[in-house]
Amino acid sequence: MEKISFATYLQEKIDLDEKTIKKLYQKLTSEKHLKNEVLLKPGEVCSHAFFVEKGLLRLFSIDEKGKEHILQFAPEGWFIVDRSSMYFKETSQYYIDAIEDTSMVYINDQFLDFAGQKSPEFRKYNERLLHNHIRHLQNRINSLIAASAREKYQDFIALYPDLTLRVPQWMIASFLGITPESLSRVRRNLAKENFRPR
Amino acid sequence: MEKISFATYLQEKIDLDEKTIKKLYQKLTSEKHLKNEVLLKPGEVCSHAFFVEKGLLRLFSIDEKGKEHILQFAPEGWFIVDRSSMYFKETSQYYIDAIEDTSMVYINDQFLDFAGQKSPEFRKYNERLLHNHIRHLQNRINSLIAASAREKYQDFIALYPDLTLRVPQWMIASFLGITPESLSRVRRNLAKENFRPR
DNA sequence: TTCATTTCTTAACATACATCAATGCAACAC
DNA sequence: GTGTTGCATTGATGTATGTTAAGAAATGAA
Repeated sequence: MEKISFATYLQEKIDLDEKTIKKLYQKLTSEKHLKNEVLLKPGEVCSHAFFVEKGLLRLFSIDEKGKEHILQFAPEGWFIVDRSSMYFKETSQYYIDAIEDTSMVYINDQFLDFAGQKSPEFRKYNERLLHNHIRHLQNRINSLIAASAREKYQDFIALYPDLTLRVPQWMIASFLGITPESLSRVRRNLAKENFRPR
Repeated sequence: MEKISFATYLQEKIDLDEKTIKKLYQKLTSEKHLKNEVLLKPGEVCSHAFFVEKGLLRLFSIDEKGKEHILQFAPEGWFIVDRSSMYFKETSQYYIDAIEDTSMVYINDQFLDFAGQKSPEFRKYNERLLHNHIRHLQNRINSLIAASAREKYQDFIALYPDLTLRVPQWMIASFLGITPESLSRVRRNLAKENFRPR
């Protein structure tokens, strides 16, 4: 996957002039983290949103039995954050960590306020992101309560076609709320049905 | 349940002065709908958010097999809306209807713009509502991928203690993503375990 | 390379949940 | 009253998914 710089992203999505972008950029820090590094832990307040320029992050929880449950993946061009923790300044119940070596832009509250004041377009875009987030979450809930394991997997492929190749299957299973073994069976059945002898 | 007027609600939550509230109120219409009336159908753009003053609404989908899946309940003091349809002006995939006779306040885009301009407090509160919505959806997803039917039901009771009495069990099952029969068995087991002979 | 570790698959078995069908019960209409 | 309708419960049975365990394949480290 190719790197997506935050500056380019802002230009494309919000159509800001270079001067404004430079002004905003001075407030930002970009950092690299290695695979398996943890950026947020339960008990901490989520102080930053992360914009992924290159690499892959995930947001997940761990239950009493020690099992991981993945709420979101964030490949290039995505934001990841525990929004309610960041907004309400509550301690998070979730983890964020790096699935691959990842370079990301750190975005905090002050930046959002600052950028919102400097640029109404930025503020609007932020509002748009919020609504987009809600759309995703709502569709996901609908899939989780309405669909079989097989349909959930098909929904996943439709949503993140490239991730299928980048993340281990047990993580996809963890995202779907099923076991890796079940996912393996689902895949075998799909493959069987899609096989067409000549 | 007691009626919660939108005016009282605004006063409590946002601390607006009476003059501002009156100004806002002129733009609003309050309506009554009977049980089973449909307020939003798939294919329509969701043009209003509804604030429930008295009664109970629900947001749900119907799958290819004709089964209903409930995404949200809205009793007194709650908002209900397909936010992404309303914001992006896309046709909705969902239904909204009345589970009980309900009186509600209709809130549209123009009102939100207008109120946001007149009152920064209102704008901030609206932003807060968005984040609260995201928190709910995220926690729900975590429950759906991490918990058993029994735990999901317990989560439901903790979240909506009063609804347990007001809505038929098959709707709770539909909200949890399980069948009414399964829910009945979950309840029997819980009752069995909580019984303590003297 | 070699060895260890992780991931994926498969199978046998267990269990949770779904399906189908019947019953009882309360609310309501007539 | 009687019949109807909608809802909850129960049992018998089926199926999807979970669990456990093992081995194969891929990956990574030394």
